[in-house]
Amino acid sequence: MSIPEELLNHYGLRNTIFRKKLLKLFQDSDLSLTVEYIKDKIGKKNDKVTIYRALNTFEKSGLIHQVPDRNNLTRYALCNVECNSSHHIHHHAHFICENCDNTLCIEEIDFPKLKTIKGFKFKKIELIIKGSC
Amino acid sequence: MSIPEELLNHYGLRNTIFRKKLLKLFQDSDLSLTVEYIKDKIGKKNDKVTIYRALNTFEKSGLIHQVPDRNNLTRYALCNVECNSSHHIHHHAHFICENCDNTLCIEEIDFPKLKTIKGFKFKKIELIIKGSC
DNA sequence: TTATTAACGCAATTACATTGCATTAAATAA
DNA sequence: TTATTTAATGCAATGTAATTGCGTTAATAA
Repeated sequence: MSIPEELLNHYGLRNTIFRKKLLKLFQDSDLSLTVEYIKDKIGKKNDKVTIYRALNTFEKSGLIHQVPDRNNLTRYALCNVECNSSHHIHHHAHFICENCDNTLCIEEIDFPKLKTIKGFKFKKIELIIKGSC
Repeated sequence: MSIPEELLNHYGLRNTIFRKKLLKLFQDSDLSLTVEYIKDKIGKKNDKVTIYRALNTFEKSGLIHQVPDRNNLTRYALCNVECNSSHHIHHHAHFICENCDNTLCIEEIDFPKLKTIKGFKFKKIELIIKGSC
């Protein structure tokens, strides 16, 4: 895992103070983050609009990806593989805990090999597991 | 597939004109429905609040289930198996088409058998496939 | 038919997210 | 380093999905 500054450079993104803080937040947490959580941690100095825009930028670049949430909220987590704007695919399952309300990425799950179905072109598979931790 | 009136009785729900119309809408469509679509089809006589409340009631009872959507909207589809308020599990994949913006349930997919992971209790698996039809 | 209970309709409100625009900060060129 | 260009930020306003409260209306039970 690189330091925020290097990561931003690598992805061709501007090195603003806010973006470095935001990236560090993700690195410091194993879990996926909500805008609400980020707002709390970042403090009042930065507007929620800035958070939304940064998250969208990060996602498009391939730095973070959306993860499903128990309550249909939008959550984000760091991409662990090398993603970019054109290649942004994740082969891990997302586990949603119904007790602690968290979502986490589970790497150690074998993905199913899908048989082709005529008339459909499969591009991406998502596996969501609900349960308790 | 039963007629709306019988279905509502079977699930212990009141037989209102609106609910019968709503249920028929689902039966007449292979696809999953959005609130927007329902509003259009039902007409102006019924309020959107009524639609939301009916959908929630239907879902809790086990008549319909939520399906994922391309734009994080809420979509609903009829349950094809016998569901109820305590048993509400679906073993089919959801296919999201990135061209036509529809979501449909695909029955002919083998579900992966997940190995247990220590510390986690798996209750429900969802398989979401994105692509084009 | 009447009493009871749940569903409906309307208005208002909440929650999440986005847009426009002026200001500020970061990267690049001179 | 300073000037110029370009992108990010902050604020206010707006958009959209969904929910709540409450009086009225309709469905079921007595």
